Amino acid sequence: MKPAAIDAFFATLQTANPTPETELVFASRFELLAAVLLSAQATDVSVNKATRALFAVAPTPERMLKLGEAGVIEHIKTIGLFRSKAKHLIQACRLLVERHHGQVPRDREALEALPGVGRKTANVVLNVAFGEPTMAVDTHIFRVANRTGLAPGKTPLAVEQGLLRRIPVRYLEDAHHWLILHGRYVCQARKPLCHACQVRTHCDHGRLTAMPS
DNA sequence: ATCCCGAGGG
DNA sequence: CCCTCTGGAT
Repeated sequence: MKPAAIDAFFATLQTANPTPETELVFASRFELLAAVLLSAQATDVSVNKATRALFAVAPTPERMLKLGEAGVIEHIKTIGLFRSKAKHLIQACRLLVERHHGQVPRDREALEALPGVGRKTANVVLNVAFGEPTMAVDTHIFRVANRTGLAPGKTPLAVEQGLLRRIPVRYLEDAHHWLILHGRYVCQARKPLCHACQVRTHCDHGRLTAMPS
């Protein structure tokens, strides 16, 4: 896709995307980190439902440690993968307190050293909490980037680098949300709604499927 | 490559 | 019933 098409693509997504009533809810950098960690292979709606009560009790790593793994599990039982997530969250809090004075580090290596935090989660925290120019490639973005031809790649890292090369830094955070919303509501995994897609004309897959066969 | 693992949609 | 959801660790 050429730069002009990229601009048109995102300009259209910006005006087309539905009200993002479903975004992760957090009130601090720590809550952001915890919410993103818990959101792996889970919808943000289910994560918000759990973190609402969890963060009321444990809004800091210290309070999370006091709550303990069993206490965390009680709050996040409705989320998938809850046992490993509770263990990771508690151990991550331990490291935050021991190594980072209970603060979320502005450092990729330090973030990825936390249990349950990989490149995708670190990218979200670095971008949203600290304004660093990163692009977190989740399942939606990986699919949309490949299907549309926006930034094809065999691995999430390859797609990430392609998107960083093509998207103006100023748009990175918004583009991240637009791509996810587009992936969730229009460019769905199973059955992409190409007939209702507003960026179809900019999309490899959309142009093909729009043709009579 | 496989496991973790509940909720929601088709 | 099967697949998917803002992945990460082994």
